[in-house]
Order: sequence, then C-alpha cells, then structure tokens
Amino acid sequence: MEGEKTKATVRNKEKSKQRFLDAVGELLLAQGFSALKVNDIAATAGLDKKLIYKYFGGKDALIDEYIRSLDFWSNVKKENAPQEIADGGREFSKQMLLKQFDYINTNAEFRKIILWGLTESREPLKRVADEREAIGEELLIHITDPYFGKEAEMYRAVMALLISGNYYLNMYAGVNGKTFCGIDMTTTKGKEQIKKAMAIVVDLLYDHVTG
Amino acid sequence: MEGEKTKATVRNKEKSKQRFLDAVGELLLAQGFSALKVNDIAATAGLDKKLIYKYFGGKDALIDEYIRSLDFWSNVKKENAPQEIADGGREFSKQMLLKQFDYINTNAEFRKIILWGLTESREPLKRVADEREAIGEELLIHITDPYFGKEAEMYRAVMALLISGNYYLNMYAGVNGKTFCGIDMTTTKGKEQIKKAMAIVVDLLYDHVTG
DNA sequence: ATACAAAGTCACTAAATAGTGATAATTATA
DNA sequence: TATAATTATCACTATTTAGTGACTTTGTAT
Repeated sequence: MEGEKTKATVRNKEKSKQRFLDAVGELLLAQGFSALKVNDIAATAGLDKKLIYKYFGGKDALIDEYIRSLDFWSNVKKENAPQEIADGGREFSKQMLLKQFDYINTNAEFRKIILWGLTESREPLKRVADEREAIGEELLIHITDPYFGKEAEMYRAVMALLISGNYYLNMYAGVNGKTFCGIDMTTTKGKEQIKKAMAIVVDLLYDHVTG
Repeated sequence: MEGEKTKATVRNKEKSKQRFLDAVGELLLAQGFSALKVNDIAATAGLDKKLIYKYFGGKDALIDEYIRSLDFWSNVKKENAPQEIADGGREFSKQMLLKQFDYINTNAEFRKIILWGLTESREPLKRVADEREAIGEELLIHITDPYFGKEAEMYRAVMALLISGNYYLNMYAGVNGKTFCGIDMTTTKGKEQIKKAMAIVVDLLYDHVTG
C-alpha cells in the first residue's frame, strides 16, 4: 500500500481521529468504498489501526462517522428560503438544476456517496437521501406545488427525472463509457448540452401550465 | 455459506460451465457484485472451485464471460427498424421510454449490471454501454435528428436525461430511500407518475419544435 | 523526578479468500 | 473389460483482512 503519511508529530486524540476520517475520504475518492480496509485506512492516516477500534469502536463505526461528517446540503439550505418568487419558481428551478449539475460534476466525493447509496443500505447514507428529500420538499411544497396545482405531481416527477438524470450522467462519465445518447459527458460541450436541456424542459413545463 | 445446489448427476463440461455462469447470476442478484467470491460461486454451482480455473481461467474470466453472456438489447433491436414513422418519432420515443421503464423496473439483473457499470471499469461492462449507444444511434440518426434539425442535440440531451433518470430512479428505489422529490418509487402510483412525466416531456418537446 | 494516564505501536491470532497439486471417480473407447 | 481421457474432488498453501493483548512512548500533575 502506498500513500502513507508522515507520522503525527504530537499526540492528540482529536487530531488523530480527524486523520482517520480524512483517510477514509481520501481512500474513498481514490479507490471507492470497496477499498475501505482498516489496514489501508490506518496506513493512509499514518497511525496504528488499533486506534480505530479504540476511538471509533471499529471500521464500520469510523466509516459511518465519516459519512455523517459530510454536509452536502448546507449551502443549499441558505439559498432556499429567501428570494422573490414571482414566477412560480421558474427561475429558481432552473438555477437550482444548473447549480446542482456543477456541484455534482465538480464534487467527486458527492458522486461517490450517491453511488454508494445505490449500492449499500447504511444508516448514514439513508440520512443523506432523507436530507435531500427534506430540502427538496421546501421548494416543492411552498413554491411549485401551489403554482402547478393539480399538475404538481407531474412537475415533481419531471424534476425527479431531471435531478436523478443529473446524478446518473455525472456518475456515468468516464467509467465504462463517455457518451450517453451521443452526448459526450466528458466534454464541456456535452455538459452544456445537458444543462441547456434541463433549462428548456423547465421552461416548457412552465409555459405548458401558463398557456 | 448457504445456497449450495444438489450435486451434478452427470459429468458434463458444458453443463458445468453453465452452472458456474448461472451461479454468478444468482449471487449477483442476491448479494451484488461485491459478493462474487470463488468459494461462494463454486458452492452455489454445487461444483468444486478448481473447475473455475480449469474451465474459465479464473474468477475474473468467469465473471467476464457471465456479463458477455447477457443480452439486454436483443429484443430492442427487433422493434427498431420497422414501424411507420410519420410523426418524427414522437410515439416511438414515448413507447421506447415506457417500455424501457418497465424493463428496468422488472429486470433486477439489468439494474445490477447498470449499477456495476457505474462502479467498476471492466471490458464487458463497457460493451453493454457501447451496445446501448449503438442501438440508440439508430433511432436518433434516422428518425429524430432529421426531424429536430438544429434542435437535434437538445432532443438528444433531453432523452439522455430521461433515460438516465429512468435508470437512476429504478436503482434508487428501496435501497436507502423510497421517495425522490416526494415520488414514492416503490409504489405503482409513483412509477406511473414517472412514466406519465416522461411522455409529457416528449410531447412538449415535439410540440415545441412543431409549433 | 516520578508516577500516572493517555496516546500510540507491535506482534500476534483468527477468519476469509484465492489459488493449486495430487488424486479419485466417471465416461468413452479400443 | 481394460485403459485412456475427462470430469470432479480434496486437502493443502498463500495472501489478505479484521481484530486484539501486551507493550512502549509521551505529556502532565504532583
């Protein structure tokens, strides 16, 4: 195993705990969740694996704490409540999708967690999904549900498709293929096409219920 | 390990090879690709693991052959060429999406392979992705590209979002969450909402370029 | 300085997993 | 029915991984 860190200079339990948590993140990014072995985590942290059992209780407890330490939605929460919504959430929806695209596209850790969440049932992974739902409900209940009225569920379903498509396409890019429906997800052009498409679909939906 | 099969009554290399391939599929469905261990595969097949090395060359070669043995797209190919296309592919697009939804939703093996393809780089998994692209190109190049003209790339991007959203939502259901944007993917109602939404988006796209 | 607790290391056990050499059981065939 | 070839098993080695008991090192309060 490569990637061992220089030895801790000072003895500090909290710092060491953090080094283990960081090591989990580093390995997750570099090799995926199936590569999270106690020996490797300890080597990456530059500490003895015994401490993982001492400080966290075990490998799984450490991994769970790592996932819980992540906070993907805090920035979204801030932007949520305010803003003038005079258009039924049209612009907000579009910007949310575009921002989310960039976030997923540039945040490899987020992508790994989302993928992990499709693979394994684990309480902290469920929490990530639950939080996304809770935050989404804010927008949906207060802004788009009232606006779309009896078409509200249709709007929700389209958003579910766009967001989850967003997730998938960004996870897909570069693993076993580059193009999806001919769109090359590894290029800026391809990414712009997807973003443009999301905005168009939102506009069409709003125009649909307006007209 | 449970799941051992009754011993083969006759000695037959081809039958035994098939038993190993079937065992891989069985384990993949029951426990996911990370649970594909030689010992378990052999136990499930009811044969000695030595034969895996003798007949296939090793675990990975067996797994690769299993993936190559799958054919998810053969049925799609048949339906592809024919049909009267007088509407620019509008009805065809909708039906393709709806059929694909049902296929993914009822075919757990397909879902596992798609998920695997997001997780691991592996030649036969790449082939599955490439085949999907090749088949999709048929529809796109001959029917929708000409119809949508300079909006063709936009249409492709929307289809990419719908299909990949389709993938994601069906993989998501029931692992770490049930709802996505409030749509409960474990219920018939939720599934119908997604299907309806896909059809609406397609119609809006066609109306958009028509009107 | 020394004694104590906390932080950290090391060498080990145990279990799981991949892979193989020797051999037995079966089948085909001369 | 002998025997050669094939199919299959078994018992073993080697490696990887998780986990632990005994120990050493370091910081700190007396």
